Amino acid sequence: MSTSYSSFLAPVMDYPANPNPNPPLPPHQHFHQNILDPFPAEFQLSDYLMLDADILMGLLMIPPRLSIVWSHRSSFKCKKEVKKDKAEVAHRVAFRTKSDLEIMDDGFKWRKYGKKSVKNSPNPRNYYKCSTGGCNVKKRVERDREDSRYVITTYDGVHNHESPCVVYYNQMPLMVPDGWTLQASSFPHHSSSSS
DNA sequence: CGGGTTTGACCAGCGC
DNA sequence: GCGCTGGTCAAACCCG
Repeated sequence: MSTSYSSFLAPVMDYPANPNPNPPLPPHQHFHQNILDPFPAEFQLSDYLMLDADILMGLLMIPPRLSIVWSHRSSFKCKKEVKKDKAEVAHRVAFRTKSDLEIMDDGFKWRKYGKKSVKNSPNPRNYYKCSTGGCNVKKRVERDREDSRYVITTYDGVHNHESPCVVYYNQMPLMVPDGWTLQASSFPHHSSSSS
């Protein structure tokens, strides 16, 4: 299995601040926004969704809809990766959050199943699985090796259920650009060099 | 007692 | 083939 990825989505831009910045907000008042603008050609795999929030209460649900919910001010970049070489396409979203907290409540319930020290990083990487039965979503959490003030969270997979504590906005318009598909070959640059 | 965490062992992929 | 590395397993442990 190759470790290369094709990445897309990733509009590198700033989004408006949460109009209701004082936490905690009840779920129905969370500010939310789709981040489905065309990605720039210069987007790099190393880019992360960067969320300048002290505490992230985010919900990532992809595809077909990527909805980000948070209860603090925001300014972020994001990326989405699609693994090309698996029988079933894995959906991966990684983002970097400036936070003192290792564990941030994203609305889902997670069970830790592993911890591993990573090469060239003083910080361990923690592995979590979604606790909901039948849901195979995983996430990895580690502190940024270059700036330990940031936590890098990587989600693998798509939840097959709704968040137990965050309202899911089914009425949100679906605005999927051509690049936002599961077809890795549709991404014209930064394609995998493997396989 | 049930569910979550810890942690060493194990396994697979990759490069040399 | 071998060693390194990242990811997962599972038994032991912890805690409410």
